Amino acid sequence: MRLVIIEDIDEIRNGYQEFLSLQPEFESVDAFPSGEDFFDWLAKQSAMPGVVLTDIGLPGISGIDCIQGIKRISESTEVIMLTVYDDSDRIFKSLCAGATGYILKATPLNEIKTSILTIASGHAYMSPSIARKVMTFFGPTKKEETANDLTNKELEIVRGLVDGLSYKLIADKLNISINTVRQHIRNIYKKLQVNSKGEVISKSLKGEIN
Amino acid sequence: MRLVIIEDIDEIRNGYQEFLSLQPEFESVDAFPSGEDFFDWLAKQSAMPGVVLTDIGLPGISGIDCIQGIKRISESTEVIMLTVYDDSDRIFKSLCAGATGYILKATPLNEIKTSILTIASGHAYMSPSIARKVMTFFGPTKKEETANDLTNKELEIVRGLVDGLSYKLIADKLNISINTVRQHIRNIYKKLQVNSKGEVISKSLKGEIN
DNA sequence: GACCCCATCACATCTTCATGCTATTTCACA
DNA sequence: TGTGAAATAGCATGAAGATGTGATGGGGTC
Repeated sequence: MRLVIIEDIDEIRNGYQEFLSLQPEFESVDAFPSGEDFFDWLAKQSAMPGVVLTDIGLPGISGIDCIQGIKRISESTEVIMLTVYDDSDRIFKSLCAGATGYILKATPLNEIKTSILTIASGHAYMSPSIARKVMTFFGPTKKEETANDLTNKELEIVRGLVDGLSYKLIADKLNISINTVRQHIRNIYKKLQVNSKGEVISKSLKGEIN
Repeated sequence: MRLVIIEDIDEIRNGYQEFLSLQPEFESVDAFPSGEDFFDWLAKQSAMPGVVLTDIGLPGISGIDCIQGIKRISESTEVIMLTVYDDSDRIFKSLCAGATGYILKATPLNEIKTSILTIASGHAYMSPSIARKVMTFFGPTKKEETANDLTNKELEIVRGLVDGLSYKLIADKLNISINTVRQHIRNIYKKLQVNSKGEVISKSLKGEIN
């Protein structure tokens, strides 16, 4: 597995390269002080690296620009963002651009190694504080916002419909009569102002329910 | 570290509990067949478990409901979703509710152990296929990837279905016979491996068409 | 020209759904 | 203790959908 590091601060870059190139898991470890240097080098290569570890706050081409450039060339190359910041904005932009990992520079070297291997195997990996931010980004979404006034049973029925189940199957699943399912669906239709299964599924998947 | 498993299928639950309770890393491993049983038990406990592993498709209180209940009581308890499905909808809802991990039931036991330990240390952990879905959720939405082989006419029909139109209305809209609409829909069902309008709408809105 | 895919249409049959009406039980709350 | 909302259930009827079988014509390709 071939690894690339892009980091403008000499000490950090050299530290990483020294440590990581000693690891037997990595075939090669190339390091660059800027996105420009990296892409110049890349143009002369025949194969893409497996994982790119890049600083987010690079001078010139930013780390986020790097992700996009890399992803445009090779979808399968994984990108890990390295940063001293843990602000939501950069995290979100990085994820949007296609980064699969996000770790703080304060992270110990052997954990960084672990993160690289994890991500190379297709998993997502984030520093604890980052993971929390990402999760709370979608986070406990205040539901009062869109609040429909569907009851719990009605919501269960909606779930069944979204899963493509027939009245009969929903009835079996919830252990109630098919007539009761009908009754609930009638109420759902009235509350949502629709009159077909399809519309309920649409509304549900568009997030217009709850 | 105290662990809880919530899973309705006896064999799976027992398998997990047997394996995990043999691991020295876990102080205790309690297992329950339903969210109700878990919360009953929890009410009598003095401390929250560190990690809860829960099935997403539980009868009664769903796995997603469990997350919300748990998080309301204790923010620091991590929740891992266990599932046979890898559809975007459930993943997204789980993440919204506060789950930090998401693994498929097909995952080997020792990887499940790894995931628990990873998550206990505050990291996010997801099965490869899940991680990919989450990332591409924000991600650079390339459409060529998922390429179904629906024809243009078939796609027009799908759009009609998603809009909640009946066969008749679709026929009118596209200026073709209702029998033709039927024929197209038959072909769509075969290509998508489904057999109801609802499933087509689901797939379409989940981005699994095109 | 033979072949295949797409689009078009028909008809028959069985299942599922939508909707109108009615009714009982349970449970919270006033 | 009565009121109301929610969940339960039944029956009936017409509309919509799912599925099998079959057919015609236009565009490509080998």
